[in-house]
Amino acid sequence: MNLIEEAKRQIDGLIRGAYAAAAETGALNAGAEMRGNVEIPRDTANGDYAANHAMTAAKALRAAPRKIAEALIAHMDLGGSWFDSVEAAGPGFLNFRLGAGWYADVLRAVAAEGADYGRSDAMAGQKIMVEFVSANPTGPMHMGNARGGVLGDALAELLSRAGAEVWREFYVNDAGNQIEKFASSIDARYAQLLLGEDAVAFPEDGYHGDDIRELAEAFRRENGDGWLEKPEAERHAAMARFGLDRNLPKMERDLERYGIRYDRWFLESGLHSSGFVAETVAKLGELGYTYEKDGAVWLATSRILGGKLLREGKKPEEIEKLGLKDDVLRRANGFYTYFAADIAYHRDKLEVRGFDRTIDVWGADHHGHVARLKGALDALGLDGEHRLNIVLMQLVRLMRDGEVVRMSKRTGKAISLSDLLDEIPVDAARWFFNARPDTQMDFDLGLAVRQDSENPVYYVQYAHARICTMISALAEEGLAVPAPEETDFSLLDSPYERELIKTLAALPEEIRLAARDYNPNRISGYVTELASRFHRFYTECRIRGAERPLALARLLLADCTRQAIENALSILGVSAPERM
RNA sequence: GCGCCAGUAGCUCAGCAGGAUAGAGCAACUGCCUUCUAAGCAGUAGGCCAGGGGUUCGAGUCCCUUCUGGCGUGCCA
Repeated sequence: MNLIEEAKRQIDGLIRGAYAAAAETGALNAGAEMRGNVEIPRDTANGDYAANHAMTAAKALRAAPRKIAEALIAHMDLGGSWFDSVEAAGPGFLNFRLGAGWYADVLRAVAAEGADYGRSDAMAGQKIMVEFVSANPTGPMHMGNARGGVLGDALAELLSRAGAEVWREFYVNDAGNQIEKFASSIDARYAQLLLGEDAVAFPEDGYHGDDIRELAEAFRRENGDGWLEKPEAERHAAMARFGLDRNLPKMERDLERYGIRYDRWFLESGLHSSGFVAETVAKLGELGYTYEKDGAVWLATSRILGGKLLREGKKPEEIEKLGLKDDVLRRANGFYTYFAADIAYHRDKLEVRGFDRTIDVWGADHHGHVARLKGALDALGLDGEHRLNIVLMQLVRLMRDGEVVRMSKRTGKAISLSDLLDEIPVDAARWFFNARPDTQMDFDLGLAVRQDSENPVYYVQYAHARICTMISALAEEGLAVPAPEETDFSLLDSPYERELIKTLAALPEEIRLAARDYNPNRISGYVTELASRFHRFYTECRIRGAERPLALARLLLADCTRQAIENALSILGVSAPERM
């Protein structure tokens, strides 16, 4: 249950009721609409909730905000509400103070919902795909993939807790140009093994990583020395197959180790072999959005996007300045581009499989692709503008001892995701990469390795462990966590207890907002705050030695906190240890 | 050139659809363990929210502009 949202709604109702009463007695002019925001003030001196209705209504009522606030209060009946008092303050805020009943209801809700506390139906009925990582299967995953994995997984979990039906997918680029590059790279290393390093030139744009050498060696070990005799096409097909069969399970294992599992690994090659890419390009043609030039098939991207901008009110000369370009869908050599396959893939998501939305987590270096993919989907009548949501994450810059480590796959010097997990705990990595996607980040490996008590993740985990050991220690002394109906919640009336309970109440709302904003980072901030409130409560409000009814009420509060920390951490994929 | 993202304490970052005196962690300094885990708590110090205009009762938050940084602008993916 979202007790913050409901409290706000209640306040809104109280104010509207008060206005109706005030208008009736003539204390305020009639006919205005009472609307405003209800917020939680930073400083509780300004109440537990503050409403600005009197200020926003000032103009319509032709009265001073402060006067309106006072008239509203004079006509307000708090009976039956969660609130004990209301007062006018500052420029005309209405400040409400919660009564004991609300605090009790929060703890009852947490206790009743347990591991489900925080879930809501805010996004019920929505079928959403989250596609993330989707790294090229031609080599090890890098830091950008590490970040994308964390963000995508946390985002998916968040949407699920907000009530959406969520599907996690990894799009495997097992077709196209880079697979050919992959094969010819293995081929060149294979030939070098047989003929010597110097006898065979390595392709300029090939993959230079050591993993390619290893694949070539393994291929030779398993398939023998005779492959140079075979036709190149056959050789390359076998080598690509071999490489993918080795790389994909490894990626799956690495991600699994990271706590990430997918509902499906979707193969790009299937879109080609089924003819869906060709059919999609043909459909765009029927709709009049393609043309042929220089032997290639082009999508009229500039016309699609330009038309849209024009409808949005942009001036032709401004659009002209953007220098919009068309895109090739099918190359002169007959192969479809990655872009064509991507359009087909997203058509499959939205049209064939019927997802209401797809959220793609991409590296920021792909941002140039966003508008044209949305445009292509618009052209197909799939409303890409709203149904395709792209979360762009700025790339991670890997540092070591203050120096930038290049991540290029081609140099082969990149630190892979599995290397990273060898060096730092999964919990720390997941916490760290959960930062806002739109900020660039420097990941200093030396610092990360050293992360101990400096890392906030330990601060939060410690709070959880502290509660767990405390509960078991007290249980041995005959103080077990009580049932809510046996608990006198009104005893929890210190500021420490009440602040903690208010923070507990915020979890469903935090999840709703984090899901709305696609910002899992919000949850890290929340759970840090929760841990902080708990540590303070722990210090100030002892359980052992308190009167038994108070001790029991505090114990229940501690247990509810444990549950909320666990629920929040599980969204992030961070463990909640019972001891540290 | 054009486009996208960012610029908040020494460092890493929060700042919730514009709200009251801009926050947290780390680093620095000062206190607090005979009592449920000190991986903790309390306190001190640290800021022209990059600069300049604007919108309004009110701007770190919205608009315009300048500066700085990252990225993009392929018949690559």
